[in-house]
Amino acid sequence: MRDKGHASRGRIVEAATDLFYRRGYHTTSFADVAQASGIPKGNFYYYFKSKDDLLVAVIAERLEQIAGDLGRWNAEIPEPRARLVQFAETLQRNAEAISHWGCPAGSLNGELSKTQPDHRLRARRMLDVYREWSEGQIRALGRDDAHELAVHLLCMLQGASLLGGIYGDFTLITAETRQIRAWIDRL
Amino acid sequence: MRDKGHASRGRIVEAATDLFYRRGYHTTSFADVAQASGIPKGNFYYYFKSKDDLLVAVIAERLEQIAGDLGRWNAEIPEPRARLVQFAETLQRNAEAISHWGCPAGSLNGELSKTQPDHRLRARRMLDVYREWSEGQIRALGRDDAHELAVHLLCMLQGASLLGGIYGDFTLITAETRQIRAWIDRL
DNA sequence: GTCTATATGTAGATAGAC
DNA sequence: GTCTATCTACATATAGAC
Repeated sequence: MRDKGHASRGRIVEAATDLFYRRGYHTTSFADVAQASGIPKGNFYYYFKSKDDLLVAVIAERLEQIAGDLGRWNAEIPEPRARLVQFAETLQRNAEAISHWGCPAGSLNGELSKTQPDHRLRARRMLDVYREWSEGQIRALGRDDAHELAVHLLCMLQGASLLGGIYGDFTLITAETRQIRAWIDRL
Repeated sequence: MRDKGHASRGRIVEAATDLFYRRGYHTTSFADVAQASGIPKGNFYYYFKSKDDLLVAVIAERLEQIAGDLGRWNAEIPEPRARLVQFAETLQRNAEAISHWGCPAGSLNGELSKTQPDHRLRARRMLDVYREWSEGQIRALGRDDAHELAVHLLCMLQGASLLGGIYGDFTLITAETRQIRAWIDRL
């Protein structure tokens, strides 16, 4: 049923995903999304009953992308430690974007947690998925404090993404990736 | 000259500082600040020529508070490592607020970096001050990679504050404080 | 399904009485 | 210095032609 027709809907979600990331949710207007997608804003309400509803679609799209990444890593990387390294190096692989706009999941959560309590749980799911997966890998290394360590890993990655975006600093991302990699090696 | 008269100005800045922290800059309106401070919004333009101008005053107030903290720690704590612990435990001391709204400096920077390029430098100063001070303490411990380590410390603290706020989780703050304290002990 | 025109609310900002 | 009334712009959202 999904992806049946509705090409316009897909283009709206794609443009909104990009703009909510680069400019933030509150500061992105339907007019902005309309211009970026080439679809008049009046049309939006045929696909989404509100801006909140568009946000739900954007988060759903991000969640699918995250699940796809994790599934691929599970399939292609046998060792738990190597999987964690792959996760941590997402920072380096996406350094260009992160050094401009931070982490898509982290920055959106930060924004929504202050103002959209009704979306907190939904947005948080993006971080939960990463945390649960990391916790599984760390537990496979024989650590019984896997939960606390997984949270710490996520904190380090989110902190690096936040400061990388704030400072617009590529080298900060590289240095942090090294620090976090060393932490994983010590696990 | 400062604090001469202008009691209203001080109340506006105080209310705005609080609201920009708890609700964010963009989602706080002058009407909100007016209600919180008890001063009609029309009056705001006698003291501030724009909302941006009010933001400048809020950041200046926060900077003074940060400088005051660091000065007090310098005066009261002789050992560099103990100073760093004092800094890290700010997380725990402010856990109640942080578990609701994150770090005042970090969340404001995260918000402004996406949308207010003209304020990036000014807001960043709050983080720079912490980083420079940390770097000095770490260098005093004999580490010549003090810059990179200070940035890493800031990343961990910011990541913990961000996730603490997102999850509204007091125990996360406590666990992260422990992790970061252990990191300082290993320096 | 797609688009234009428009309604409605609220934001930041101003004018001017007191 | 303080406050009320108001302007203007733009946000989300709707109505309805095609």
